Amino acid sequence: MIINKLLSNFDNYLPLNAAEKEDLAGRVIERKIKRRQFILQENDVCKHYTFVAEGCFKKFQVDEKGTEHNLQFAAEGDWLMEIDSFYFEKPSRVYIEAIEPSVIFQINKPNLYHLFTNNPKFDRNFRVIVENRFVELENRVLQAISSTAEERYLSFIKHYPHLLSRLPNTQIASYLGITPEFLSKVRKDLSKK
Amino acid sequence: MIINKLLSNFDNYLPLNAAEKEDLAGRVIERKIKRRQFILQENDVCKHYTFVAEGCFKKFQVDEKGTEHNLQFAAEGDWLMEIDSFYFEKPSRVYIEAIEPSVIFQINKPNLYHLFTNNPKFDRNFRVIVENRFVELENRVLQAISSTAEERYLSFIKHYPHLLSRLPNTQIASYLGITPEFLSKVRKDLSKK
DNA sequence: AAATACCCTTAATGTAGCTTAAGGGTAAGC
DNA sequence: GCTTACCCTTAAGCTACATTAAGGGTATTT
Repeated sequence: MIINKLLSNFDNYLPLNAAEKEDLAGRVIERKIKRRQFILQENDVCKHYTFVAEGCFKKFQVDEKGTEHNLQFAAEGDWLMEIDSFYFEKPSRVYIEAIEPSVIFQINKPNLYHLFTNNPKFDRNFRVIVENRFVELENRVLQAISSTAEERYLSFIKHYPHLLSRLPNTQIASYLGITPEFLSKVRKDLSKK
Repeated sequence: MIINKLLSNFDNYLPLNAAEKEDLAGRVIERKIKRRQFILQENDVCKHYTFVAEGCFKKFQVDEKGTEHNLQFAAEGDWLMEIDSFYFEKPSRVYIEAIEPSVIFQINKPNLYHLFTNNPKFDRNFRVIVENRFVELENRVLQAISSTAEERYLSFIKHYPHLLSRLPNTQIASYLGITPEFLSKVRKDLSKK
């Protein structure tokens, strides 16, 4: 059963017992998403936390020139949310789009708050999920202000080896904040070393 | 009383009643910090959430060349924490240093968890504090991968006007990820427009 | 099987931002 | 009130990265 990918995801934090698993399973909805399908578009309000059970997504913003800038990739076992829009019910400034055919589980705010309120274990678990993403973001800010494109690419390879073969380099370049042409040069230079 | 700056800070979220204020006041410690004094150093474990009542701090990382990279400024009314070190009890990779003589309130993990557990209002309030910082970080990542130094400087001026006059440009340049010399050029170019 | 849409690479040229060096200004500490 | 340390600016030369253009390769769609 694919929902076990969600339920056992919490084994990384405080594992759930049978009753808790049942509670959570009853509060999420399963969706199959096609390649290129969006689960969040600009100006919509983000209504769910999303868990990726299968497949891969990109979260990105589009600038006034129409260029996409990737903020995050999320594959199996990762969580996706647009915090600003979800909690403050503001229109989203980002898109979330499937890069591969995917299966996700989504939980809405009333159900999430029910879990927070009625069981401290869920509260703690979801807190850790946000904290982990927080740490990732701080690292990325640091890299952005202190590292070269080559260093950022090497760091990407190291931290996301499972994504390397699944993403076109154009998407990785967008994530790193460089052009595909320059990424191509970086890769060439690295291969010579 | 200076502690009111802390207690009334929650008026921005879910305001505290008298009993809650008393509870919180009993769980924080007040500290006076001198200019240039550190409240967190690399390799120490971060033991507290810190609220800045007066003064100003910078949180930064030092690279292998010894160059500082500013991740955050925090002035009156701001919260400071090193999430990775605080929650996972890992050695910190950042420093937090006072830029001005300051007064802070600090809460340790047992007391914070007590508040989380015994009163959902604290839980919600501290969640929002982290979420706000989270949103700030995502914006900064986006800017880093999609904007020029001039655009980032203009955004800094817009979002942190109260910090502009208090910070030397060297510190702002470090925050923006550029050299002080180049910031000087950016400012000159802007003044011509 | 053909057609279309991506995708990757290379190379020439242009620009944003860094480095080094230097001079003068201003605030902090004694 | 002096001194020292830091800070801001300018400018010349350099490097990292962007832009434009072009050709060939590989999926996906029809």
